[in-house]
Amino acid sequence: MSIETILKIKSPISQAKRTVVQILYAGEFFRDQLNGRLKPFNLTSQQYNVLRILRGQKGNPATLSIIQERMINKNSNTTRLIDKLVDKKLVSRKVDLENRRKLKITITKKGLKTLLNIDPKVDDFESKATYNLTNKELKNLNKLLDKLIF
Amino acid sequence: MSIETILKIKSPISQAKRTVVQILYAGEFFRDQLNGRLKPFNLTSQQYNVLRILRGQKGNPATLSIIQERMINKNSNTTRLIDKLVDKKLVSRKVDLENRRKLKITITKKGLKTLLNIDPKVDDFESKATYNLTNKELKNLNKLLDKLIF
DNA sequence: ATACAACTGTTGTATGTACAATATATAAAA
DNA sequence: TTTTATATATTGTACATACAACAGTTGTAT
Repeated sequence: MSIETILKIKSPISQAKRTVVQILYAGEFFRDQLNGRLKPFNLTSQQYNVLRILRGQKGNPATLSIIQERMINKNSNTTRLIDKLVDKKLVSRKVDLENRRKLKITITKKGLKTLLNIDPKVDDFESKATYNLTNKELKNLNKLLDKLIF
Repeated sequence: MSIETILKIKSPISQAKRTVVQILYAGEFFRDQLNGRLKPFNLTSQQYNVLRILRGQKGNPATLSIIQERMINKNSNTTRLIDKLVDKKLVSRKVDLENRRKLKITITKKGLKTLLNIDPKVDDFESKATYNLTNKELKNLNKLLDKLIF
């Protein structure tokens, strides 16, 4: 099904405009899908993203700014996002005594356990989302997307 | 610059995961870029999207549900979104006397004029965003994105 | 040592998003 | 005709996003 059919676009559009619309649409769609799968765990896609980043630190604490630069959505209010995760005891936060401007943020055992439960749901989404494409096509798509994100 | 570099991803990931991350990232990036360009006009990308849909109606009034199904982001609260546009006098809204459940929503002259001012800014973004790709690559990318959006 | 600049994070506020509950109008069924 | 179902839009509420202003901490230059 083409984006024109989905959005009932009647007039022909340029390839560039089509790409922009498709990326915007696919981005929203993917985010909604992910949020739906994360809802039973009471997490948003941004919160999940942060947990993933912290797991990737393999024990090393991260600061707010490190988290921020690695987040898919840079516009989140990371302070308040971390607040939520701390409330849920998925993340711990303390001031860095070496440099009291910084925070030392780590994922807790409960956070890691939660991620283990979520992983298969996300994997499932990823494989469903890319089901129509062969691995070769995916590689090709990724190469083109690399070029798009300058 | 690869998505791994941008997001400082260290471990290798599958092509499927890479596609999902790239789409999510590109979607957020595009939306932010668009919002930035729309800000001087005091519009969000969703509001702009609605104005575009209404212009596409070529005079025919649209109902809320028509607008909703054509919007890139289906989750918007369309009632309140239209409220804003009506407040700004970019859109007019009246109940359909044939079927009083429905609304007749049209873009005003001021709305059309605003769009004409915005068009070049958006065109500029679209061409910058796709600058690194040839037209052939864009076509190819769009074909792959078609397959992705099932 | 003091002043100034840069870094890091927090808070305030307006707006947008998500989603369920509700209201009202029309259509269909009994 | 009355009841029930469906269509269409609105409202309420909790939460998230955007972004500017602020505050405290450390680094640098004089």
